[in-house]
Amino acid sequence: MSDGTSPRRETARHRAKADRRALLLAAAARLFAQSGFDGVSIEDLGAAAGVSGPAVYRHFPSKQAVLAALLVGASERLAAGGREVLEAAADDLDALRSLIRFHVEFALADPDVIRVQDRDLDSLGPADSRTVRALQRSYVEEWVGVLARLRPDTDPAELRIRAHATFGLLNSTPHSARSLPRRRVGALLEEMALAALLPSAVLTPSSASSPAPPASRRRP
Amino acid sequence: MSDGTSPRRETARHRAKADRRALLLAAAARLFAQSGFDGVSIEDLGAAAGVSGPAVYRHFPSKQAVLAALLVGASERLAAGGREVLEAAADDLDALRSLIRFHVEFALADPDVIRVQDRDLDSLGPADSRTVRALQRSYVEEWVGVLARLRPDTDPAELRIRAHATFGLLNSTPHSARSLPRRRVGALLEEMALAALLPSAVLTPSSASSPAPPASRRRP
DNA sequence: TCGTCAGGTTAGTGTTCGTTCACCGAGTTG
DNA sequence: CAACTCGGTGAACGAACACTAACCTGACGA
Repeated sequence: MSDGTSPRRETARHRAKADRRALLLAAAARLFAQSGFDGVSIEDLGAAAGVSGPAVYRHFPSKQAVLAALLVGASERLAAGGREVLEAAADDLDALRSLIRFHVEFALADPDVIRVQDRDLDSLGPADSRTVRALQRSYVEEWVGVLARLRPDTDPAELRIRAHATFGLLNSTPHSARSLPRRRVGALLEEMALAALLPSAVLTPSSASSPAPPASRRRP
Repeated sequence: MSDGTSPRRETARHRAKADRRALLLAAAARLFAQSGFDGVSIEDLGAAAGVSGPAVYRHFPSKQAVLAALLVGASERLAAGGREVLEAAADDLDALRSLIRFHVEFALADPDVIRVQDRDLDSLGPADSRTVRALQRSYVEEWVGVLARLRPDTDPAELRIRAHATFGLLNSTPHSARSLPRRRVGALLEEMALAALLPSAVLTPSSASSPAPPASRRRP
């Protein structure tokens, strides 16, 4: 079957439409983060993208659909990124470090989306809400899986709470002041997250890039 | 001058009014946490407290004022609690542990207020917003002060970010599932917060209740 | 006991806002 | 080049909702 989202021939109209759509989504991220979903009118949203009011309905069927596109997109990027990171990791400790680094990078690059995600998720319709929650769950389960192999004696329910708490820690980027350079904030958050997730005992024996012990390798 | 908030004589009417007001605030915490400030109508709010609609205006001058009472109250309890904890602490490490324990207790007891606080703070008017932010700032500065004495070589700006990140960690309670008993979740969060805030070196030398070294004591 | 008043009710009132309608002009297509 | 598609516009509609008005009633104070 043909893909309705990508036209057969590239024309100026299509490019313009795609650009406007992207502009709308970017404006939505900024405005929703600043004032909340209910605090932004369709008029505001259109104006921020250089058009006025009802033109938004040429790109999205409803205001909710704008939010849905934003949040489903973000959750998909997170879940996909998590999967890729896991496939590229050498061992479980490396996988955890990479997950943390990836998440920090995301949170620092897109603090607006982070904020919208945990403030306005309940403004989605039931179907979109289910989609986003499913993607989020699969992302969390990747973290929990890695943690479970690194700490096989720990109750998975506890690991799930640890993962959620770590997301809270890393997602503090929208709140924390811009008083330090991005790079340092990133390093700081990575260190805190690792310390919060693993007892220092797991770190110290082979903190360098020496090969990890077999018990810590991913199962085949 | 007389205090307008407390009547000279205790009568049934006064008790009834105070009860209704408390009921309204409790309902507001629950409803605002569930649906957001803009997602709750005055009608909903009144109904949840057993009255209908405009009766709310006999207790609060506006819908915003309900939110303000909720958030100012919470910030005051947090700031005051932090101050008390600091005064009772034996040394700086004990102070930090107590701050963490206090905050965890608050976050577990009132997850609704936590959620409202960081979702709907921007729905306050400018004056109330300033009040809440000032109280929050004083609370954060207590944390930063303790941390600065425990880690005198660390940039205060970094410590401030560490504190905010820790609040994000501890305030994850509204998101984390109720799959574990309160007590265990609390212990878990305390351990994570401490690990995230201090290098393990500071903990290991005197982790028991032995008297702290002079360098770690509060300055006179 | 009786006038007053606080706290409740129902019925507006004005506004904001999401969404739809009818129309227009330019880019695309056959 | 003619027909048409499509993204844009301003005007209008209808619902939701914060807040006000007018009125009622029972507890309180003298």
